[in-house]
Amino acid sequence: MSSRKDIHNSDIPILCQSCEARHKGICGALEPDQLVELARHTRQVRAKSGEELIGDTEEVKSYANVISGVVKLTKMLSDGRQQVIGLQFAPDFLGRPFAEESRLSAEAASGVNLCKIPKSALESMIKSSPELEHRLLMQTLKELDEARDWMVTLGRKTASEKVASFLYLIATHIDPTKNMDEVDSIKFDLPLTRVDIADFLGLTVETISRQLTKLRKDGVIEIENNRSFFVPSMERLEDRCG
Amino acid sequence: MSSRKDIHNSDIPILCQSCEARHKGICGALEPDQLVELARHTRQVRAKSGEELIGDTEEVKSYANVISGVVKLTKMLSDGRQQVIGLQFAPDFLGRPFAEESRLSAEAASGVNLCKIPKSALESMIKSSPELEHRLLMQTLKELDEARDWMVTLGRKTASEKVASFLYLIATHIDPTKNMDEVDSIKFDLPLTRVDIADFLGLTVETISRQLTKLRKDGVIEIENNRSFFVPSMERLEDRCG
DNA sequence: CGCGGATTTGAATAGTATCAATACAGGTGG
DNA sequence: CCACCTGTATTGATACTATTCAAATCCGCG
Repeated sequence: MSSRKDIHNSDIPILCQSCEARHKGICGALEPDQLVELARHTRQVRAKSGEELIGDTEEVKSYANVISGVVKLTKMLSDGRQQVIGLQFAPDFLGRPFAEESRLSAEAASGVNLCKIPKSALESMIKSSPELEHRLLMQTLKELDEARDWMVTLGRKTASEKVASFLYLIATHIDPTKNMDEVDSIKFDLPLTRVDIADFLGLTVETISRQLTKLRKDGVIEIENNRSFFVPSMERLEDRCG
Repeated sequence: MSSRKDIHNSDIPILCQSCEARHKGICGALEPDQLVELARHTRQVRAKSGEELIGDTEEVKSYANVISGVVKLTKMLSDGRQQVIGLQFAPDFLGRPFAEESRLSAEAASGVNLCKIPKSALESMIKSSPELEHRLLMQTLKELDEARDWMVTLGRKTASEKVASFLYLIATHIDPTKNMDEVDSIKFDLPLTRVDIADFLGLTVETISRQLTKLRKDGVIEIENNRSFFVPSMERLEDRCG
């Protein structure tokens, strides 16, 4: 719709011109002039793997768009048990709109590029652009769907099915440019350590390891260097997901 | 804000006048004249316990507000394993906005009163009322927060902590009129069978039963007639939630 | 090459599930 | 009003899955 206007690239901010998320996520809602307005407040930020992006019970001062990489969302029980409650890939929106403080932690799982925007700037733009709020609603609904799908995995799948489901999730999300309908075999690097995977699946590291070797011995996956995986047949992997 | 206008009750529809959800949930966003417009399409419906409200992969033709009672949301794996992914209490909104078909099942867990509105009617009202979409966003964010909290329960808590967490959830939500900050002991009827509880917690019926007797023997709860529970100290129950 | 963190493997244990039997509650009809 | 009947819940015995604790191996990197 608005892509025609973008032919005059001089109208839109330089940073946005080369941004993969330009037409997706939140930004897709914006006309060039709104984008200019937004870009006056945004700032591209790089974060190294392991860097904390948002702390639990921390006051939220800004939101962000994930431009590249993977962000890990976690919650902790008082005694230290941890649960990964979601992963965010480009071009997902990062942050809990309209909350005073965060009720979860966000950490860069891999190297990450973010486009940050101050809370106040975004919230005032929302007031003038219903379409922006609509995008936010769509993103939140998507995350809710994903959370509910994962609840089934956590509550009702076996360890082996859980690990297969995790690999399936990563394989289908790690490369936002790829159309998964056309792909049957795929190679990718895991953005998470075994500990993180365990915390995502509600299991222990040892169980993750054992199930991975089992999947490898069954020929469902090939493991090259601990982190780099190859799935010869996505169909066969899907069969293992329960 | 708009409550002053409601003094002239004749302005708002009779059904809405006595509706507990009038100032909450979605309806709270509406001015009297919008409420009149909305009420032209709504229809109050009663559903008996166990009645299916929305089927999986069913085309969604209407949304609803929960006026009273509890609605159970579930998903199933292909082999029949079931997971309850959420409970909805008054005045929650029921239905997945902007989806062609439902990806989950909804069932009346207790006797339920709903205020139904056709999909098309709500969606056209959204277009003219950004405040309505804002309410929808807030509701969705609330559900996302709840889903993520529950993921921690499913992934990282023991059977005993899960059951305590479930009882805590019910005790704090079953009566929308009660302010839980002021309450330390409470009596309530469970809206779910043991099977449903098991499906909510990712456990078996037998485990639920055993953990309930354990909580009873430890004096954390008193069970009267299978379904009717008494919690002498919410604080002590909370301590069991992990 | 050697160090430190991450991962894998092994053996023993604990926590839930499973299978089977019994008890209970609520509703029905004699 | 009671005896029965059915679905729901509890209890018991056993099996199995995943955890725990311990040790060995692998990997990236200075």
